[in-house]
Order: sequence, then C-alpha cells, then structure tokens
Amino acid sequence: MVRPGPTGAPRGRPRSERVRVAVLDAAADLLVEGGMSAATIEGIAARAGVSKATIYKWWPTRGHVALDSFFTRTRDTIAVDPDASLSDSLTVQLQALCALFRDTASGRLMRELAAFAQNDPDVRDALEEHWLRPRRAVAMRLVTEAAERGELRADIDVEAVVDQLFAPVYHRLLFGHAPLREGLAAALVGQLLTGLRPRN
Amino acid sequence: MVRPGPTGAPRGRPRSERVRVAVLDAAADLLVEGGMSAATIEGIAARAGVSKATIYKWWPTRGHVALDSFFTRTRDTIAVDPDASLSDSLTVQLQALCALFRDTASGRLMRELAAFAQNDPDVRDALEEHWLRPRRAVAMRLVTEAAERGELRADIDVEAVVDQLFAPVYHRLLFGHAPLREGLAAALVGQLLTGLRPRN
Amino acid sequence: MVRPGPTGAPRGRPRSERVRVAVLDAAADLLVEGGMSAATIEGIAARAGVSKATIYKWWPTRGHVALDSFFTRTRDTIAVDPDASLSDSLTVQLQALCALFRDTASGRLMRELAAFAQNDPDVRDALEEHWLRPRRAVAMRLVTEAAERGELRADIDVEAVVDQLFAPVYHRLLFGHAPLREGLAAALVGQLLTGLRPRN
Amino acid sequence: MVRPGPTGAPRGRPRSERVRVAVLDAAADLLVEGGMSAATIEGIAARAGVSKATIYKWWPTRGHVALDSFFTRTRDTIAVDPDASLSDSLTVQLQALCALFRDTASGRLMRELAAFAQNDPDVRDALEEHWLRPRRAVAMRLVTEAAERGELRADIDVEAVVDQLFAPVYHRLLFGHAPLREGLAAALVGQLLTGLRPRN
DNA sequence: TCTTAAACGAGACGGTACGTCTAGTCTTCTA
DNA sequence: TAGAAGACTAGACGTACCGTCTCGTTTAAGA
Repeated sequence: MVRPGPTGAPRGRPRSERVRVAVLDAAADLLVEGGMSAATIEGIAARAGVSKATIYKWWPTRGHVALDSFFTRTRDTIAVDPDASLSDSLTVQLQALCALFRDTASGRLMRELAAFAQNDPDVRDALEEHWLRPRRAVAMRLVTEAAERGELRADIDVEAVVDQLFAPVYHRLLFGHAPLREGLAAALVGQLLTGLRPRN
Repeated sequence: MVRPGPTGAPRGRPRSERVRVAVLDAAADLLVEGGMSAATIEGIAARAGVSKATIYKWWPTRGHVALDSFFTRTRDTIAVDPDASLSDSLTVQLQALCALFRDTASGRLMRELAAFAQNDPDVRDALEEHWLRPRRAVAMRLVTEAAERGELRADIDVEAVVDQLFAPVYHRLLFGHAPLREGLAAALVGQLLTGLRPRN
Repeated sequence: MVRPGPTGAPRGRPRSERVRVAVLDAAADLLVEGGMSAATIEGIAARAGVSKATIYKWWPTRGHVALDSFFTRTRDTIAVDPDASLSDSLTVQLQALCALFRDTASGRLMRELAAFAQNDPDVRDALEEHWLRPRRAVAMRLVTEAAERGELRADIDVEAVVDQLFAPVYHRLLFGHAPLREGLAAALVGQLLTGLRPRN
Repeated sequence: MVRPGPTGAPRGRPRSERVRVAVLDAAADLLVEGGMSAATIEGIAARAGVSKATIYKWWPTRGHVALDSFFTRTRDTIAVDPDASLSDSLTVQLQALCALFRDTASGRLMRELAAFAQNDPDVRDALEEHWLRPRRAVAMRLVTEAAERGELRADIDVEAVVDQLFAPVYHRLLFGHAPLREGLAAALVGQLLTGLRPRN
C-alpha cells in the first residue's frame, strides 16, 4: 500500500537545499556582473557546481531562476508606521525603493527582470503579482483611506496617482535619463499632493 | 588613389535602398509578431531576402536594426499649439503617446526596445537621445515657461514633473498592470497641476 | 556482523525472484522490439516496475542484463545422437542454430549481443565462454573423433573446420547479405566434407 | 539571368576540404583508440578543430562518419592475377583480408562498424554494398568460372562457398575465439576445395 | 565600351548555448 | 537488508543563431 497520507513523508531522496541556494546565488551573481546575457543556464550550472538537468527540473526557464534569485536577494519590507502622515508614509516608501535600486544589486536585477519580462509572460505576471502589486496595494490603501478621511479630493484616479509616484523610479532605473537622487522621493510626493500651481 | 573629390560620387555600386527598406520592414514585422526573440538576424535576412552579411555591413547589432525600424515605422510628431494652455498642451502630448502605444505596433516595438536597451548601452543611449529626450525637452520647456510666467510654483523639480507625466505611460506599457485607457492623460495632467488635496 | 553460518540462511530480506524475472523479461522484450538502443536501464526499470538502483545492484552493465536475458530466453540444447553419422550430427546442429536465429527472437538478441560485445570485453568473454565455446567444443569433438577413426584426413585444422561450419551462420545473421535458408546447413556440411572438386 | 547551368560554379563559399579530412582523421583515430563509444560527434569535432554543426551538415550520423573514415583509411585493392589458379587467387584474397584486419587499424574499425551496423540499417547497407559485396563478387566470379570450366562440381552453392571462405575471418575478428594466424587463409581454401575426407 | 570597386547573395565555418536524454550514483523511506 | 522512489552529476545529443569568412555576381561611375 502506498498512500503516504496527508502527513506522510515524500518518497525518495529529498530535494537538496544546497542545490537551491547555490543556483540562486550563482544566478544573482552572474546577473549582477553581466546581466541576463551572462546568466545562461550553462553558466549558472557551472558556477553553482550543479548539473544543468537539475536546474531544468526545478525552474522552467532562466527567467524563473532570475525571479527567484531576485526575491531571495531582495529583502525589502513594506512596513508602514500607522501614526505617520500620508505624505511621510509615501515618502518613506519611495525613499526605500530608490535606495534599494540605487545602492544595492537589486537595481541591476530589477532592470534585467523587467527586460526579460517583455519576452516571457510568466515572468511578467510573477513580477507583477509578487513585487509590484503588493507595493502598489499598500500605497493605494493609504491614498484611499486619506480620501475617505477627506484629506484628499474625492475625484482622484488612485491607480494613476500610484503610477505618478512609483513609475518615475522605474523609468529612471530603466532609461537612466536622470539619477535616483536623494530628494526625488520627497519631490514626487510633495508635487503631487500639493499640485504645481501656486497656492494663491 | 581614391579621391572622389568634393562633389564626387562614391565609387562602386551604390547602396541599395531596396535592401534598407526590406530589412527594416522585415525586422519590424518580426518584432511585432514575436518580439526580439523572433527578430533574429537570420530570420530578418531570410524574410527580407537579403544576405546576413549585408545586414551586418550596415547595422552593428540587431538592436540597431530594431531601433531603425522603430523610427521608420513610428511617425509621431511633437507639434505644439502655441496658443493652447499648458494643461491642454501636456494632455495632447500624453494622449498622442498613449494612443501610439495602445493602438499601433509601436507599443510592442517600444517594449522590445526598452528590454533590449537594458543589455545594450548603445541602444539605450540612442533611444534616450532620439526618442525620450526630444519629447521630454518639449514638456520641460512648456513647464519652465509656465513657471516663468508665474503660472506654476517656482520651486518645482522640472525633471521630476516630466517623469510624473510620462513615466506612468511607459510603466503601464512595460508591466501591464493597468491599461493605457482614454482618460489617463487628462488624469495625469489634472492631478499633477492641481494637486491631490482639496482646494478650499 | 554478517556471518550467516554454514547452513544459516542469509540475514535480511532475501533477494526477490520476482525482480529478477521481471528485469530479464523486460530486457528481452525491449531488445527484441528495438535493439540495444531501446534497452536502456531506465527503460528496463520502468517496464519491469523495478528501481534502477536494484538493477545496478545485481548486474554491472546492461550488457550483462542482455546476456542473462538471452540465456534465459534461449533454450537451445546441444544434444548429440551417438549413433548418427558425422555428417548428420553436424547438419542437425547447424540446422538447429539456423532455425533458432531465423525463427525466434534469439536471432535479434544474438545480433545485439554481438554488437554490444565489441565494446564490452566482459560481455564478449561471457558470450564466448557460455555460448560459442560449448557449441564449438561439441563440433570439435565430433570432428576430432572422426579423424581418429580415419573418417577424415589427419592434417585438417579443426578450429578452421568448425569456423567454416558455424561462421557462415553468424555472418549472415549479422550482415544480412543472404538468408538463413532451409538447406544452408546441409550445403555447408556437404561441401566441406566432400570438397568442391569433382570426385572423378 | 542566373542559370549557372550544369557546369555552373556553385554559389557561396566552397566546402572546405580541410574540414573533410580533419573530421575523417579524427574519427578514425578516436575509433581506433576507444571504439564507437569514444567516437562521439562532440569528441570528433573537438579533435578535428571543427564545429559540431559542420559535421552534422555533411554526415547524418556518426555511423556515416565512421564509414567514411573506414573507407578513407582502408586502401584495400581487390586485384586478381588472371593467370593464377583458383586456389591461389582465393588464398591471396583471404590472406590480404587477414593481414588487413590483423596488422592495421582497419581491423578495429571493421569491428566497430559491424557493431554499429546492427543498430543502423543505413550503415549496414552501406557496409554490405561498398565493402562486402564487391569482395564477395570477385570470389563468386572466380568460383563460378571454375565450375564452368569443370574444375569444380556443378551442384555447389556458390553463396555458401564464399561464406565458408570469408565468414571465418570476420567471425574471428568479432569474437576473438581464435587468432587470424598466418596459415588460416591457406587452410580455409585447401580444406574447402579438397574436402575433409581422405582422398584414397 | 571597358574597367574598377563596392554592394550583394549564397552559404560554409567556428562558436556558444540551448533543452533533452541516459548512465550511473547517492539518499531517504518502506516492507 | 532488499527494494522503491527519486534527486543528483556527468556528459553527449542534435538544433539554432551568432558573427565572420570566402566565393561569384551585380551595378553604376569613371576612364
């Protein structure tokens, strides 16, 4: 009788944690050093000291490996101080994102992932679901609640608002036309909340 | 000795215009159909009825071919009505961009180019210089002049302002988290100029 | 400590006869259906419902599995009628061999084994020792005794004689240039004993 | 007008003779050193300093490469002295074959080819057509003509006769149960022509 | 008209990585 | 302890493009 039952241990040799870590590490290193074009399955396998077949067993494409290594490397918490003002909360969020992309390897990783996502709907979806959406959701909630409290106008397009805060960061990361400089987060939040017109 | 002289035409068989057009057409078609991964040099050459060597002779990488075909296919004028208000001018600009990306093949082309640019600084620079910069420059001029006229606050970060207008469009194009819907342009301009807070 | 003692049964779970049979059956079937290239260890294990490791435990290479399955499947007795003439005895032997190779799966198995043997000295030796040698030995004894009785010339090369009887069968099996037809055995024996020259 | 005509020069870069020779040489070397299992396409490509794709372009399987290299390496003429006796002619033939297999690398090559042929009908056919058949044909003609001259009995099976001469050589080559010693050819021919029974 | 030189098509070639396959080995749990 | 399950390394498979190369063939301007 087979039936291992709901709590039954899986049959056979268990998956090696060593392998998982080695692959993700190797992938992240290669991505940071030379981008997606350097992060070939062959290269990752060699660097990780792991067989190609093993990689293919656990990840369908190198895009998924890259995704996994990004999430493993990127420990970015979305903590919100409940007592902070809307303006402060949003600024802190954006500052953290800018710092992450500017000061750590995650910037390079995100660029490569964004590029890869254009050719792999799976990666695009995963990126949207596990990275963009949670961050946008927090911001959208803050904005919505502020609107409900009467702090913001009632007729705003919340999706568009969140884009006007986050998109500039990704845009600069991807096209490099301007730096992710220190004061950017504050400027984005300030200009959008207050508006560009003089207050009369 | 070569010396074609100042007015002298170049010796030898002149470059075939037919080839140039066929290559750019084939490249654009392939890009639209299957993205960068389908637009191989081999594929472009076959589809264009042109020799691989000829393509390499005129374009250093397929990124450059893609760039060229994008610019050839994309007829997007940046006309500005001098009598229009700042708000209208910006809205018209953004609406045109949204329509271009939403309704024509240029959206797909831009996505592929943006992706490719992450791995090819040449393409990134060319994209920045010949596409992003001119459009940003127009918007920056409009904003700066409005500020000088006193229509806008004096302490705004013009670069950031332009990003808050344009970046959301590219962000949605690349990540697909929200559509480039009709009213987006107006919302972006309206929210940013007026601010999110209630006026009174 | 192992020590099963002189009459002692071996410790632990005894080897499963079911496994042995299943493996040899599966191997023979696969060999007949698709030759050595189809009879992979993986395939045999799958078909026999047996673990790969178990096969490796009992047979060093798949050549040995094939050998075993050949000997299991091939029930070919080398019975000699002591009253029969030399000519009849040899003819019967050869006819049996031809029939075995022509009418049963053993022909295909032998072809595959002969091929495999070229790359595996172990298999070659085993084939020689357990298959070729016993059959050759019988024939050599018959020929030698006939020579001693004066029925045959004294200066013959017995090894070569046996080759001239058996080799044609294997040659046709392996190269297929001519069929193992009914009268072949008689022709081989007749021509060799009598000689090709007219008896005048 | 294009039409190069029947004698028209082929378009494009001409096939490199250097490559052809290097591949066949490398293949023959590897075959002799380690047999078919060592003569991988990968190995041949590396040793020949040639791309794998190039090999695949000109030879469908490594079996064909092996065949080609065998025929290139093996310069074995089937010359027949018209004034020699039947016995001498056949003996010379067989001696040459024994010497070829015993003293040159062709023996090893033939063994590997014979093995490979069991799993590749193409190779088997090619071997039969370009190697076995021409040699058998010569022997069959000699035997047939001798029969017509009345030197041999009229009722012999010529195919079987030729097998009784050649098969022992291949049999010993493949199974190694006895050496291809010097006097073998003479023994085979002598015993068969004269018969084994005492002449009296 | 003839020469000359570059453009061009065809396709061979050395590479690199792909994704798949099988051989064997190793590790864990079950009978 | 035998055996099942299956993870794992090693390495060849055949394919697809890459970018370079060597040919022969066109095409037009200049001699």
